[in-house]
Amino acid sequence: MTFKEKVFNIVKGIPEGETLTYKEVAKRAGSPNAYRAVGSILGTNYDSNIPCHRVLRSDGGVGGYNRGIENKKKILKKEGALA
DNA sequence: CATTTGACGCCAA
DNA sequence: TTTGGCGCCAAAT
Repeated sequence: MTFKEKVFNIVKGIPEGETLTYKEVAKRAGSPNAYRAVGSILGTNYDSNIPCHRVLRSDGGVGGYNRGIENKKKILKKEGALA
């Protein structure tokens, strides 16, 4: 189980309507300060099976999204995770 | 194999 | 309070 696999598993385990920060995901992955790696992994290796749109920034910002940031916000709002 | 990038986060000014 | 700069880990090139 590599770091990115853990990250994928964690993000995949995020319930609908819930949102985690990159830092939280990294922390659960085993490296609390690898939040950079989390973004890198998701950014370069995006998977359709993974609801990475539920991963937001610590500031409460949406962060980014390969499919389009607007689409991500739309999904979050639709799920009720975003105000 | 070494260097740069990358969807971030925190500290300082 | 807002803007700028530095630091971090892992993957990709």
